[in-house]
Amino acid sequence: MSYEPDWNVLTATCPSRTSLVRIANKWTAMIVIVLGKGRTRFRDLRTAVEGISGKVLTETLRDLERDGLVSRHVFAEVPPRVEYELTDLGRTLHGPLSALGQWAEAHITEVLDARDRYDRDH
Amino acid sequence: MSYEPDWNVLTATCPSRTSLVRIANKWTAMIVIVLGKGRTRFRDLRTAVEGISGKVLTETLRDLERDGLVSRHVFAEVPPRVEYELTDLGRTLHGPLSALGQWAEAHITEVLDARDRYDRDH
DNA sequence: CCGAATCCGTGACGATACTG
DNA sequence: CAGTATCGTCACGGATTCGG
Repeated sequence: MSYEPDWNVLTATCPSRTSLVRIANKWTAMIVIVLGKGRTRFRDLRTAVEGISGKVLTETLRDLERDGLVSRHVFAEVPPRVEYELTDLGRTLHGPLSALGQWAEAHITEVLDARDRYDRDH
Repeated sequence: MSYEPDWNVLTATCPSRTSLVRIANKWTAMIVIVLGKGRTRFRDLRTAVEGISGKVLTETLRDLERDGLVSRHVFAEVPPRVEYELTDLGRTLHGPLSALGQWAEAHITEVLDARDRYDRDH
């Protein structure tokens, strides 16, 4: 009996809900997708995830680090250099999250069509 | 040449980004997970997704309907009855999103341990 | 010059009251 | 029961400043 079936993200007070809230998030998804390619420094991460602000990137990385999904490597250099990479646990999340990104890219034409239809009929 | 490789969720202005923003969302994930079990009326959806407010449930369902992921069925009854179900397109998203929920439930103990370690060391 | 902290506005979200 | 409307709150997110 190694599996614990009592966790349920649909239950408001279940701890697993707090984990879902963190991973079911646009910035988390994009950051994990980029980190899936390998260890990346802060600046490059910020460039790769277009449109994210420095503050939000820092905060999201902190939360991911706290949840054990990302590790942080600081180098005592000038200018400073900080690199991030997925942990073993984080790597198990890369598949599900990149699947989301691929879904969005694969089905965007259908989604755009649906939006046109909805906006025309309402 | 049926695949369009130009879409990229990491690009700020790419339309696929707008779709990712909608699906990489906690409420979307939970609603789609519940709807994966079959057509559900508003009241039951609100009960199943613990903690969601009526306002947010309505708004999220509207957005999902607009994107062609959910269909809405209104019955002319008193009291009113409205049922929601996944479209064919929405069903293709059920796998990826329920995978997220299952990840959260399967790895929550590791996440909780990581949080304890982080909070102790920082 | 890079990474992170600070300040502050906006938007998401919940609660409540009300209508069909 | 299924929304809509209004309002208050608060976290998210962007611009700016600071530190090294």
